Formats: sequence, C-alpha cells, structure tokens
Amino acid sequence: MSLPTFVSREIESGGRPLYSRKEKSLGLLCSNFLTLYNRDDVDAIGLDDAASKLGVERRRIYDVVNILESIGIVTRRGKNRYTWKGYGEIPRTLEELREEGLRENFSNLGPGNSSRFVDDNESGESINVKSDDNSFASMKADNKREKSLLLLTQNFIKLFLCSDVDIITLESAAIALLGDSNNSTAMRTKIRRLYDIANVFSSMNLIEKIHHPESRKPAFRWLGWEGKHYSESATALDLNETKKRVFGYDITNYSLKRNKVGSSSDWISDQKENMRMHSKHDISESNHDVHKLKQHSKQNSKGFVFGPFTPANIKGDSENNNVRRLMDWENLASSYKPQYRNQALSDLFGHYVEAWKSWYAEVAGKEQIQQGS
DNA sequence: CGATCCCGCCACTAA
DNA sequence: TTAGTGGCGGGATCG
Repeated sequence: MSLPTFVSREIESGGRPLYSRKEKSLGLLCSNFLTLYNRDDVDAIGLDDAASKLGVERRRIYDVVNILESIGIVTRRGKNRYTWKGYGEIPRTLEELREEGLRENFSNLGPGNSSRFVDDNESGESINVKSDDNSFASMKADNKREKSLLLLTQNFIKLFLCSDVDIITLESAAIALLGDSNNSTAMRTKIRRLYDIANVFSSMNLIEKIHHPESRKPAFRWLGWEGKHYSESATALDLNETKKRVFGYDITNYSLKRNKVGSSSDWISDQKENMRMHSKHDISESNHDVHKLKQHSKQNSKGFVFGPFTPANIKGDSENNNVRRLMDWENLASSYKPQYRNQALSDLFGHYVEAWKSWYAEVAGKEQIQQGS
C-alpha cells in the first residue's frame, strides 16, 4: 500500500526538471567508484565508506561491486569489505572466462539452444548425499547463486568471448542465458539486469552501445580491454591542482529521489550550463558503422574513464606515454568544440565533467581519508 | 510509445 | 535477532 506516486513533476524555477536519471546511473556511479579507488594506496574498500563517499545508498554499491568483482577488479574480502585488485586483473579474468565459457559450450546463441551452464566452481565438493531437508537448502542456495548478478555478468561476458559475433542484443543475451523458460516475466527481469550490467561496462568501455547494422535494434558490441592502458598506481601529477576552484558540495546527493521533492540541494543547479555544446553538424554519421576504428576512451592519470564520447582532443595518438595529464576540463568543456555524435552524448559528457569536479573537490579537499575499521 | 533502468521493498543469510 | 546482502520488478525517464 501507500506510495501515492503521483508524478510530482517538479520543475526547478527555470524550467529544468529537477531529477535526472542519467545523473544517478550505475555507469556513472561505477566510474566514480573506479576513480575513487584506483589508487596505489588503496587496498581495502569499505562498503559503507564507498556509499558515503559516493553519495549513494548502500544497495547501489552492491550492484557496482558485484559487477566489478566478476571482472576481477575487486574481490570480496569479507563482510562489508572488499579488496581492490586493480585493472591488471581484467585481462587475466577475461581469459579465464573465455576458456571457461568455451569449456561449457557458451557459443550457442541462436534459438533452440538449450544452453546449459554447468556452473562449475572451485569448491566442487557438495557432499550433500541426501539428507532430505539438507539438500533442499543447498539447492536453494545454489539456485540463488545461479541468479546472482556476478554470475550473470560473467555469463554475459562469455557470450561475447566465446562467440564469433561481437554484437549482441540484450534480448538475445537474455534468451541464451536463460537457458530455456519462455517465461515472459523472467525474461523481462533478466533484461533489466543486463541493462544494469551493460551500463557499467559501457562506462568502462568494455562494450559499446550501438544499433545493429541492419536490424536497427539497439545492441551492444564488445570492445574488450586490449588497448586500454591504465595507471595501476596513480601518478603523482594529479592532486597537485589548485587553480581549480573548490566547490563546496560533494557528490553526496542522497536527495532528489525520483518523485520526492527532496531538499533542493543545489547540485547541478549552478550556471555551468554555459557549456552547451551543440551536436556539431552531423559528422557524417553515415548509415553503417562509422564506429570503425574509433578509439574509445582514454583515461587520465587517475584512471578516470571517459564514456564513449572521448573528446577527440586526447585521442591523438593512441596510448602513448599518456603524459597528457589533467587538462583543464572546465575550459575544455566550455571552449572546445568536440564532435559529439549527438546531444545526448554531449550532455553525458557534461555530467561526467560535473561528477569529476565534484569528487575531485572532495578528494583534494580532505586528503585520502583512508577508511580504517 | 518502446527502450531504459533507478529505487528500495523485503526475502535471505551471515554473524 | 540484528545487520549485511542482493533478487526483483514497479513504474518513472529517456529517446
């Protein structure tokens, strides 16, 4: 009961809707999470700490962490605690997943597949010979594990790694990963999860959202982690910035729920809207894949990852000794005229800049408050 | 209107 | 039992 849920379409004095789903996307949260912890002096990650630092509910941290764990970036150390492993684990983990997937015949995507994930596992000793109720319990636990975000994520990846196709529709992925069951509800739920996963992977540029060449349907293309260089240990050149004005607020924006009004925290309300970059005159957004050899994302010294909208500015030559370092994003955003494919991307970029400045201010502001406990 | 996907209730579990 | 986890899907947003 309850939850009136009458669309309280609050409009901030000015015409700007005071709630944007894009600002709270898992992908953005993931980027912030990675940027926050991709440092050499980071080892343990406290979930509470992460939640408060990133300004989100704990529930969301679970989502991000579970997905990141599937790639090996972090590992569960124990209750409320994870260990940062770093991007270096990605290639290794992907390779393992590929082999594992091949071993499990994960290359079947088409209909009538009846893909069966054997669900291997390390602790392959289930001695539950019988014991009625006992086996029931383990069965339930097993069933739950099979539905876990972590496993779903890994299976999703296997789909790409073990198949000749590199463009997959979430629907097809759901069908393949669902094994069978034509249940419409299960399908819808599965796709919801895949969207979540796709979001964070997109933010990491492991995959890219596109429109199927012919089908026109939205799909995702595997990009992989190959050329992506990261700086395992944050170089010194960051955090030395000072000419950047410090914003008082931090990324903590618990308020602004979907409907609820929430305290009018002036999050993005300021006037940095002057960085309206129009979507350039169509850049020959030709019919089929213009995405040929685009160089998605580069990362700055701190490991911050750009979305699929890498400003053509830094893409110059691929991963040279990325000595670029911290260019002034504010200027870039307001003066540089990037060739974004569309308004959405430019908007997203704006949000990234915003988010980046936010946590940057926080981090720079109060040193690295290494979480203890 | 269909594609997205955030939010947070609440069933499980671990301590 | 309490605290930590994390399925799940309603329904708000986006395009």
